[in-house]
Formats: sequence, structure tokens, C-alpha cells
Amino acid sequence: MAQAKTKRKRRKEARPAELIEAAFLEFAANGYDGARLEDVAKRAGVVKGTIYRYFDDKEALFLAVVQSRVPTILDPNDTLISSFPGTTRELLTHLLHFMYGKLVDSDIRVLMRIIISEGNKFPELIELYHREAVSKGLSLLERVVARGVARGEVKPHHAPLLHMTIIAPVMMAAIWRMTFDSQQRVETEDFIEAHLDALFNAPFEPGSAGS
Amino acid sequence: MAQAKTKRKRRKEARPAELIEAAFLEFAANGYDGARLEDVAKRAGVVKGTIYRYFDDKEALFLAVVQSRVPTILDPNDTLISSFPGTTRELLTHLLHFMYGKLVDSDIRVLMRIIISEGNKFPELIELYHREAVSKGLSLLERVVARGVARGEVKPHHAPLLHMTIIAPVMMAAIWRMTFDSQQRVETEDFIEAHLDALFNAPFEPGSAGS
DNA sequence: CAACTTAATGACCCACGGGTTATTTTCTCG
DNA sequence: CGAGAAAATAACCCGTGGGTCATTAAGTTG
Repeated sequence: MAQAKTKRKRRKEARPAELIEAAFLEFAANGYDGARLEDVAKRAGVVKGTIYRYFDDKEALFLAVVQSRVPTILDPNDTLISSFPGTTRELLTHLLHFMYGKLVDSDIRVLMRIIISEGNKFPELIELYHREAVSKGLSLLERVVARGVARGEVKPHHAPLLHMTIIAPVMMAAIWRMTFDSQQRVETEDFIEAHLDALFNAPFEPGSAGS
Repeated sequence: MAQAKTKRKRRKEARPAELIEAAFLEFAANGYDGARLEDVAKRAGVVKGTIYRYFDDKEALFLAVVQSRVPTILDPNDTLISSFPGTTRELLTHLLHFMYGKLVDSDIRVLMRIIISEGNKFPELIELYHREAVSKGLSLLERVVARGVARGEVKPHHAPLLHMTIIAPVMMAAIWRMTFDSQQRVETEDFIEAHLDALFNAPFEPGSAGS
């Protein structure tokens, strides 16, 4: 606390990224309305007014934050899948481990919370996230399923939305981690185990009646 | 628009419920921070100050709202399950249809959004919702699974969290409806179809490698 | 090194909404 | 039916935080 005030520095290049990083942490912790620009500035070692040199307003900063985080989610897998040698089970095990890591155990999961919380207010946010992340992720899973069918490892007459039921437990785990984990701790490993078990070990016998 | 101002009325009994209903709609539409007490009051045909005769502050009103909506989710099923005559497949089909109706197609789903959005700020909210809804729902599903094992319709060596993977697609459908449905419409019937298909038709062949 | 550009600052403005309070109006009950 | 209670109102207070702007100082350039 001895250091009274540091010299001001001009850093035109570095500021935006630093502000986005600081804003991400504030938005993640407090939501859109709850986040104060003054706190964002303080965290970035800067003063509130400086933000407005780089971003039009709070909303612009917010969108920049979301935009900056989206790509890391999917890109690494895109190359993997096209050349994967193993079975569908091996491929999905691989993919799911990666997705749990990204969406449940990293701070990317708060992006999901932000989209759910603030999507109402920012349609462009929904559009962006759907276009850049969701649709890509879904089509990736569709390719995995189609590949499985081709290899004779997935039944050809599955429901059209099968791929959606595949990621559902990942979403659930991410949301659980952000909500009820304090009441009832669930390890990611246990989520994954149950998930793979449900997919590949067919715990439910077909039974007699139709759907 | 001709009616200038209606007579004021004293309705000690009816007010709280009316305020809670109005507040639910405002919170659902705008989130906790976004909801204005003046709008809540207007919707309830009353003035802002009146709210404070019945609730200590905004937070108290908010908690009352959540509390009022929780019970309707599960109670109807509790009796059903203990005396259900059919197969596990029939029972789950029944239950899932009910849950999709409640959590996806009714306005109860916004409760989920509220918990996800505001849970950070209100730990008591998390505690309440977990105690009254989540833990009950999960144990209900656990009973269904145990019943299935007893009847020889569910494998006895399933993963401990199997019941969580069962509701995951319901959650996903609810969240989808509130977010990306505008970009990519998905009918509830299609969600249900895929869900039951994944559960009972074992679309993924066991394959060779372990998890 | 002096003139100039502009990043950065800090003090300021003000709309907004949660909460309060004095006053009015409705109801109740002796 | 009239006096006391309490429900409802309207006007007000004020902290908060997004956004602005004149001023300062760090770079830059000739």
C-alpha cells in the first residue's frame, strides 16, 4: 500500500485485450448489469474514462468479450475428427473428455451462463453464439454420428436429434457446476462415466411398449 | 384510455398473490436487476409503495416469487410412480412427457433461467430450489431406475449418476427454447423422440474399446 | 528540444430505480 | 354514523453507475 500512484502509460495496442480480459472476469462474476465499468477499469489498471476510447459503450465491450472467447471452444476438434482412426466409442470418449474440460472445468462455462442470462436482452449475442459455436458444435457431432453409421457402429434409423441428446449431459454438468455444486458436489469424472455408460452400455433394455 | 383513474381498493388478502404473479412476469421477462418495482406495481394495478406493505424489499419479493412456483413441478408425479403398473419404458415415457410439458412448454422454464442467472447473488435461492425441486426430482428418478433394476428392465451395474443423464436432455430442451430457438426452431416432440430413442433403442453399439 | 498529437485522467453530470414518508382514502366496529 | 385503524397513494430522497468533457502528460516528429 506504500505505492501511491504509478506513472500513467500509453499503450494503444495492449489496452483493448487487457480491457476485454478484465471485463470478462467482471461480467463472469457479476453478470451484465452487475458488472461495474469502474471495476473493469480498475482491474485493467486504468480509469473508467479510458474504456470509452476503445469501446462505444458497455454493450460494445460486452459483445467484444463474448466474441473473444467463442473460437477456442471448437477449433481444436475440427481437424481431429476428419482423420480419427478409432471406433466411434473411442472418438466420442475423446471428444467428450475435451468438451467437459472446456465447458465444465474451464471458465468458458460462464459464457454459457451469460448467454442464458442475457440472451433475452441481446439478440445479436444469441445470433453470434449460435453461428460461431453452437451450430458448429452440433454439425461436428452430426458428422461423428454419420461416421458411426457408415462404420456400422451406430444404428442407421436413429432419431434425427440424436446428436443433441449427446451433448445434453455436458450442458447439464456445466450448469450443475455453476448452481447446485455447492449443495451437492458432483465430480466431472462421475458425469463422464455416467454419460459414456448411458451411450454405450445401453443400461435400459428395450422393453415391450412403443414410445 | 378514457378511464382516468379507478377507485383505490383495500384488498389485504388478495394483494400478495397478485403482486407475486405480477413480479413473476416482470422477473421472468427482465431478470432480477432488470425488473422495475414500479412496473410490477403497475401490472398489479397498484402503486410502488404498496409493495412495501407486503414485502420487506425487492429481494424478499423475489424469493417469494420463486417459492410460490416450485411445488407445482413435482408433486403430481410423486403419487403416480409408487403405483404405476407398466414397464420402465412406459413409466419413463409418461414422466418425461410430463417434465417436458412443465419445464419446456410452460412458463416454469424461466425459473430455471432465473436460478442460473441469479444463483450467484442469492445462495439461499440455490438452497431453496435444490431442496424443494432438484433433490426431489432426482430421487424420484433414482426410484424409477431402482424399480427398473428390480423388474429386470435396467442393468444392475449402471453408473451411479445414470439418473442425471436421464433428465439432461429435458434441461437442454428448456434452455434451447429460451435461447437458440429463434435461430433454429426445435419442436418439443422431436426432443422427446430423440430422448426416448437414445434411452431405449441403444443407437450406439457397444463397440470394442473401454471408456 | 520545442511544438504537436493523442492516450489517459479525474472531476463532473444526470437518469434511473430502490426505498421512505407524510397524507389521503377506505374500511371496520362500537 | 362517526371515530379510529390501516391500506393505499403520491411525492420525495438519494445512492449508484453509465457516460461526458476539459485538462494533463506521455510519446512523436521535424
